[in-house]
Amino acid sequence: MNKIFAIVDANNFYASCERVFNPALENKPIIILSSNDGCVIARSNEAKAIGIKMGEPYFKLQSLIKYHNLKVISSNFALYGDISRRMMTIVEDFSPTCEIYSIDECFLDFSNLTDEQIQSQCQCIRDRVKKWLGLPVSIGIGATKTLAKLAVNIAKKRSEGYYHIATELQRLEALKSTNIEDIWGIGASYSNKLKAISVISALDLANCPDDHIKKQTNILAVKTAHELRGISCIDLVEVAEPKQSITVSRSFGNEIRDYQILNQSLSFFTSTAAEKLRKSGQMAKSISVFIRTNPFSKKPNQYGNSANITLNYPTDSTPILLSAVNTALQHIYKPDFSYKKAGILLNDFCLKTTKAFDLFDKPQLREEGSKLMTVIDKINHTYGRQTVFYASSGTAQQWLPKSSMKSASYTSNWDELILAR
DNA sequence: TCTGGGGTCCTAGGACCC
DNA sequence: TCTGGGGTCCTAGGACCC
Repeated sequence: MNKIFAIVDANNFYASCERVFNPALENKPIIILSSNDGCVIARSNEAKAIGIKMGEPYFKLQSLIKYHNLKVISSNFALYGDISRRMMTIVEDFSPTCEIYSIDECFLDFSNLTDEQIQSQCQCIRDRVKKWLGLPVSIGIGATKTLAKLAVNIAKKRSEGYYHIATELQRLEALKSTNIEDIWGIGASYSNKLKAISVISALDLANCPDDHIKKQTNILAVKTAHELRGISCIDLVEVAEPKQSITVSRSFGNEIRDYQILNQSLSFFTSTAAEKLRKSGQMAKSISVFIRTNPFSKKPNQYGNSANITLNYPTDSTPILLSAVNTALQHIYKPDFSYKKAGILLNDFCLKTTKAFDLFDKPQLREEGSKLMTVIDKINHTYGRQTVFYASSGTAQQWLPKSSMKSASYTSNWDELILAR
């Protein structure tokens, strides 16, 4: 039996999440801004039609916003994450295997279904997600993941909301109508390099000899070409591999010169990262800290630096990581600059169950520390994030990113439940 | 004035060893 | 005058995704 992949993809996901709780936004052009209200990360169809590009800086859009009466919203990731989990729970019921690929996309295995069954599954998924969650989704189906991704782009332009590349003719039509830069896995750089050797469409890429593709790009683009030909190279990943790194970083609302405030922001990032690390059941042996001034500033003398600390033994303990971060910051901080962004990166992971400690390890202390972390995580999980926090994170949070147009935490905070009058 | 955050993978080149 | 070659490992940088 040949494989059949489906991808379920929410339409304009963040914009649609906002509309679920604010129906007045239906049919209106809306854009969602990144952290710090920096640039556009999601657009409704109406905003796309106006010509607003993905990643466009917000400050450059002021006149367009006024002219078209665009609704601007700061991103609310707690809300989107929650809606995402609900969407995946619904979709998972429709396939024995399911790979959550991103916040708004999920691959399913449709391998043993007939055409009729595929059609009815697609209608059912779309209806149920719309009815239970208020979210519009599109579905693409094909013999490979890459073809399914091509199909979902076609689906979004059709009223049925799904499309199956089922026949050879449909495959060739889909490839012909897809530009090289719109293929999953081919970004701006590779598409430019491929255009230079007259590979313009997905069909051109599928017809291009592997060694030509490899010469312009790398082995991954060769795999993509195989997938376009209908040869499946990328399998469903049912169980996600454990993470290899965890980053927490932010651009600050205002530039920061003060060491204490910078350190407070980094303490906050470290606590957040450590919590994620414990949740994944892993420990880190290495932590990096980076700080930098505003890279867009015209002023001379910009500065950015990072420092990496290798710990004596792997840990998931917040205080141990905080102490390393403090040391690292002292190495790279220079008082003559104002900093725009900072972050930390945990690396070099091993599973918590692995016992590889050094000679000077004190298992009893480690055990007590671990209990403390468990209690803190439990309190924060039950009573809300930051109910208990480290003093080094401070209370003023003068570094917080801008987020002036954020919607409420409709699904995760009792005080912000939506009111029905 | 104002430009995101969080991941993964591949590759070239340097360090090191024999 | 004239100074090897090949393997492995690591890392930084670049590419991709959403």
